[in-house]
Amino acid sequence: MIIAVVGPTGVGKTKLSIALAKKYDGIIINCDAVQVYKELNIGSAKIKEEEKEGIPHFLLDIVSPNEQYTVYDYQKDIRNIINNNSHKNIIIVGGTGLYLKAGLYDYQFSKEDSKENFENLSNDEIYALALQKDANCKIHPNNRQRLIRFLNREKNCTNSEPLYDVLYIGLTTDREVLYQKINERVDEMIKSGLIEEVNYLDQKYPHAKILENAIGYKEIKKYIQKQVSLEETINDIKKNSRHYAKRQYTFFKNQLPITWFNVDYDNFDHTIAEVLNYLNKKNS
RNA sequence: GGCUUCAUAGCUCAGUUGGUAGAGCAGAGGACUGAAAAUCCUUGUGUCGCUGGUUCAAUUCCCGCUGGAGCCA
Repeated sequence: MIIAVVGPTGVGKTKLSIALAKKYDGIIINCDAVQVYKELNIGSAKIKEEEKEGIPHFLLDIVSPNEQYTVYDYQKDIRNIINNNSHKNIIIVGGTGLYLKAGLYDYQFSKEDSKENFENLSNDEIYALALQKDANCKIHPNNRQRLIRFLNREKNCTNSEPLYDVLYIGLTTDREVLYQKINERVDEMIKSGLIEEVNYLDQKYPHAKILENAIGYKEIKKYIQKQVSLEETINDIKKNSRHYAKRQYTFFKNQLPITWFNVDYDNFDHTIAEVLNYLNKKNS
């Protein structure tokens, strides 16, 4: 059995994943694009060793912050793990929708891609090239990053059939409650030493891209360079986390066949029981 | 107490030489095949502080009131 626990940041996925792994004697595979990096602990809300309760975790802490890890790598890695553990119950947990879909659906990445970055071309010129390549290209002219990717891609695959039989469990709550949870969690991270973590990593890996992309890290890097006040920094982290949560909802709602469960924060056991009840019915 | 100034979208503020108004941010929705915690798109009706006056017409001009800021006593 493969279960995927998804949902926006800060909703409680980690907690549920442990409960399910214990119940089904399963293994856990991380599906979070930042938690694959070693040493990014506080800001990525990574599970602590003592919270794992002895359950094997995969794809967590697997690359150094100054390495580049992409969907392409993730797809290979997760398929290997799934195939090597086919007799076990697998719980995939994380908020990176694309990683999930690329791993579990028949997304195809070719190896011989070029890496032209079209530095000297304007957005419009790049867009024109994309239209030359495929008149039906639907990427927006302003979306430079994705246009460049499109031009470097050998072939364009549009089909996306599932490769595995997966039960998708989505955790959700009222938007207002979620945003409050996110805000509180950011405050907690700061108290737990996020600034120190970023400071340390920034010195150790001054050119690490992940530190410029990951929420919580990029804002504090700016703060360390004294471009902004601490208050503004914290508000930015909260705001970016909220925006991220919203994008996650959009992806999950529209890209994956998810069964959603409302989280009961006063009694999380209720939530666990509801999910288990659903899984039992599905498996009987 | 006197004078000046401000009051417009959830927030910060434009603006209307008088014909009932628009940006940024926030919020909401969406796209997604090698940066995905990334990248990009769509979306703005609100007693224009309250009361009265002038006017065909007032958020805009004038009197007063309320609240904020500043200056002088």
